[in-house]
Amino acid sequence: MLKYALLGFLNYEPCTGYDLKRKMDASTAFFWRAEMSQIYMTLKKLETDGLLESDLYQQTERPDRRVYRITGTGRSDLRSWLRQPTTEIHTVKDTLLLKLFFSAQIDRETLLMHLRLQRDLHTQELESYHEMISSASGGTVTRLELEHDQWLWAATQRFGAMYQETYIRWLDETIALIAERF
Amino acid sequence: MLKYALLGFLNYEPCTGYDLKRKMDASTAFFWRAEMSQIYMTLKKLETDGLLESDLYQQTERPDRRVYRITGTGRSDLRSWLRQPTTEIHTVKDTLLLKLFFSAQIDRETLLMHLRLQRDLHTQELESYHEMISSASGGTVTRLELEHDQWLWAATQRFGAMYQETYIRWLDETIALIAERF
DNA sequence: GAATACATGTAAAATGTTACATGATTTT
DNA sequence: AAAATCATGTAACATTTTACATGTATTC
Repeated sequence: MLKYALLGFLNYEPCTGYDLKRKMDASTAFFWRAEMSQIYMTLKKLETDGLLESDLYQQTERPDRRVYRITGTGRSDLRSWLRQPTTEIHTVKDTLLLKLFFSAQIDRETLLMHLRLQRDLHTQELESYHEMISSASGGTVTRLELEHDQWLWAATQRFGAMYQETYIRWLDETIALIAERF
Repeated sequence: MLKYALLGFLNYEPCTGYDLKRKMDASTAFFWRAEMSQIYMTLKKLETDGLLESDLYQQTERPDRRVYRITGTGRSDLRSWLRQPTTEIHTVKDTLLLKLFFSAQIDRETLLMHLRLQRDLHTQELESYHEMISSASGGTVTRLELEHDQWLWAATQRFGAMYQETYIRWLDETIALIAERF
């Protein structure tokens, strides 16, 4: 699926692996992230499969850059994926919830500490979303300033914020209940 | 991490791989699920590592059952994991959001169709949570009727419901906005 | 007659993470 | 002096999914 994230970005403009990592971290990170190494491997595979092509640009002061661009085949693969409806619900894998589920034997104070830590982490995350939203009008997101693109991008941001708010609300309720009645 | 889900259940009572799959589907499925094949492989590995032991019970009319039970080492491994705070936020990987992010070139009607399908799926999911909550007092969840266990179990259920409600709310808002202004 | 429940597994492929390796330039 | 930015990759490992393989008994 990382495949389509990469094709999606390359559909706007040619990029290096490094560029793609930065773009993902600055935009899709809430709902799709990947490590550098995985990005480089996937790009190579997509080139082998004929969905991408690349050129190597030599640099003297920095390491050489390999710039990938999408091919016609890549474009039509992306477009057919975009047209296909998503028939499954995304699968959540949440360590905190798993831990909480089995935490009956853990003492109340430790449990509360764990939940408060998560509250901090989610609050930080929410703040970073707000920062991204306000800095979005800046220059980082190079060619996403086209109408529809920006519009949909904002919709995914809204989801991220709503999700974090819900998580924090649930943590607050759960912390309060445990503090009172556990 | 599936490791701890399995140890967590086996900490209550010995089970077969098949039992564990059913238990997970009926309780942790919102935040942790696994395929049968993965469960069998992981159980085998945990036995090799000395965290579990098993006995084979022969049956005539059904396939033989391999019943796993947790060892002392397994118990202390589980407990030390439970005591450790969760220092990361769980990573979301959501295909719908990824697709939406790149859907500027897709026509409005197709987009709306995709979002409405997801709305149906999430509504179904939410309903299945409500059913689980009401059937929880029944006999399926064998020994989870202990006070604290049940309490924490309910907390994770509440999260599941809140999450689905938020998702549906976001879908409704996004559908409305696209229908009006896209 | 078909589907579901019971019951276990192997093999291959796909996906993802962590660690390692290199090395100049710029910022703190 | 240390850390971050730019820039690319390999190798090992861990995790997860999908497909295959088998076979009875019960329920719809």
